[in-house]
Amino acid sequence: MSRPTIEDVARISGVSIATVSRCLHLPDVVAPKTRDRVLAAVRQTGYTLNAAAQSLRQRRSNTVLVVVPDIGNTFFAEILGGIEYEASAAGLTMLIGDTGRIKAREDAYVRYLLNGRADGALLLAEPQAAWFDIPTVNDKGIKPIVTISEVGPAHPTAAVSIDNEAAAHAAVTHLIGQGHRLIAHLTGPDTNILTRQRLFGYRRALTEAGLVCDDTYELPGDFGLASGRAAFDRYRAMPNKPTAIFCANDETAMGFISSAQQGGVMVPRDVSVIGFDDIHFAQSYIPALTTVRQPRAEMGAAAMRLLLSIIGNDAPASIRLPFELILRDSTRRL
Amino acid sequence: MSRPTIEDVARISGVSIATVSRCLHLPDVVAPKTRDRVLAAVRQTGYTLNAAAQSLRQRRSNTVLVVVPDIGNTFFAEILGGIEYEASAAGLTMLIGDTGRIKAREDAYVRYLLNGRADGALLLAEPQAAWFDIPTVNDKGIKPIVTISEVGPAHPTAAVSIDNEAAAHAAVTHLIGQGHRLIAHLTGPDTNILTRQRLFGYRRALTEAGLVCDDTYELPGDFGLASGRAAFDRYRAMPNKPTAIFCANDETAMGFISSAQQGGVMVPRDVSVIGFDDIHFAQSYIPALTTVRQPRAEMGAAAMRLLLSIIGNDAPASIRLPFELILRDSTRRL
DNA sequence: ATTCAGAATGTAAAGCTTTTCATTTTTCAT
DNA sequence: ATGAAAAATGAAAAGCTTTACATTCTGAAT
Repeated sequence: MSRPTIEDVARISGVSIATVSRCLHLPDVVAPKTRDRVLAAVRQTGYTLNAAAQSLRQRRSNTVLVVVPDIGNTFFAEILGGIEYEASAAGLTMLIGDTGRIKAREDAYVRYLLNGRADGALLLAEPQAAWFDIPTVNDKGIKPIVTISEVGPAHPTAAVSIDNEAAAHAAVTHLIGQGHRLIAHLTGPDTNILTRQRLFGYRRALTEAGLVCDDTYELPGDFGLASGRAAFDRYRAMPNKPTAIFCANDETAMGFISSAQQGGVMVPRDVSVIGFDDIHFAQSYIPALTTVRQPRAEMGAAAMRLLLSIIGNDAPASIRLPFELILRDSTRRL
Repeated sequence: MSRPTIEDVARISGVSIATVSRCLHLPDVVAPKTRDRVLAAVRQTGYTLNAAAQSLRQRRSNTVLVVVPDIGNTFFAEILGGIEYEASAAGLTMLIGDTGRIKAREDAYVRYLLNGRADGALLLAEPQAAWFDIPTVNDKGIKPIVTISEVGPAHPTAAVSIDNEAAAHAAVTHLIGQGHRLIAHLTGPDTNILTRQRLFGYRRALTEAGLVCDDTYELPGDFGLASGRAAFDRYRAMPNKPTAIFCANDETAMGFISSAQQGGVMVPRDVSVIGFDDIHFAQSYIPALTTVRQPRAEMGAAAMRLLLSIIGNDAPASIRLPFELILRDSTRRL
């Protein structure tokens, strides 16, 4: 016994399939008596819409695809919350695709979009070429894409972000204001646009304060815990130890602090550490982490609204939201 | 100019649409010369399959829906990794739906499944009634569901889990072996099946060791950071302070430790803390967290394989995987 | 040259819904 | 009671693909 179709419902309630469809979507235009009969038949049969048929006919899927590079990174969770809020308000289902930063998987989601399974996409990472290679996406503008957070110059997309350089600048300037003169920077992966933006902000802050930029103070990282620990080993080997370190994100900051404490180096007593993102755990870490907060929920919501407006034929735009320096216990005045 | 269809490709390459379809799905049965011509036309037009039409015709979507109660909880990430691994091996796309533990959203995903947008679902939380209310899902067995981790007696589903009671028992028994006699338990939310299972394991361990179960030692929590902090306030007010506390998950454990350190109570010096789950941060926390590891990636992979086998008409089954006690720095011998 | 098997391709139906346009029914004023 | 207007319903097409079955083609064997 296979799924009931709209025709089964029509037959049972003695109306045409058009009327059944109307009962489901425009209940007001059908006579109350008929409507009750139809809805009863719907319940009786357990009928549900065939989404494939609907979406074939309507040429849209009422689904928005959100592509995340690494779902394990808690940074994304709050953004997703903001997206979901706006999406469900607009009657869209949000579906999350995790690429694990693997190209093949990202391609799979590009195809997903191209195949019409989603009406648009929100990218939580710098879009790979794949998103632009394929004619349909950009040329014909059929499938709008909005990028969140990692916005580079490479490809023009609608986007929502903070000013990462200014944020890094603010963080480092804060350290300088606290009396720090030797300030290291634990960077992100060098392929990432955010890495460059934050690095430039760091350098600019130093320069503007009349301090020298010493690239041995720029420790390589990759946003992961382990790279924070590795950075501590480098720190320990430095002859002229920095008194503060600005980390490109909270996770590496925690990795650094964790290794430091285990190595008997206390934060912030011996070295001040400032992170970036203000992830969920930042405030419960020991010490609670000083960091730069991105308004993540709002970023997600804004991006979703932007996507909806583009679907509604507005011109793509870029939105920049404010960041905030959150002072906690991992930094101290020198 | 709208999307090219299979017909456009057929016209341009001078073959029938059937041949185009075959080129895409059964390239071997079509003559090489024809095939090249068709594929060239595909490239030229930028043709991509219309997923809605395909799925309407084939009566499946090649998509698996994974429903997560709270994507911000890092606990789920590794499970998702395991699922994705097996799903993509089987040619399925994994899509994640986040319910935020909100009934309306969960219902939306039930509908998603019923509407045929996914071929099956993996639930990372105890399934709500909604998954069973609707006839199609269970009666006709059309849409298989596998539950991961939170497996209760309420509804019979295929499931993958660890033996939570035994794991809690092992954790508490370890503490007892370390010389602890006053052991508290920070529970999960009382509606959650895991809460009960872990609580029972805790009690059984105490009882078997000849210790008394004192329910003032059972502190209410909800798996969230904040409830761990709140639990510390209760702890502090206790006249007869426990020397160890078994937390229902790592996040509450961290909340507890965080508040404790801030209140001058050192872990494990003053109180030993053991968590549950071994989330990503557990090993980088300070102190590194002693905890119970669930083989999360393997759980996800096993669940996905199970789902596939059910789709392939095997009988539903339940799988139980082994847990592991991970000893780190948040507990000490008394 | 003829026949036949097998390969290659084509035809047409089926899958289910939405929506336009046409038709029927109802309502209401005269 | 009549007619016009409004409301309710129905018929049928369109949306795009897969696939069973039919047809045509190719090449080899006789």
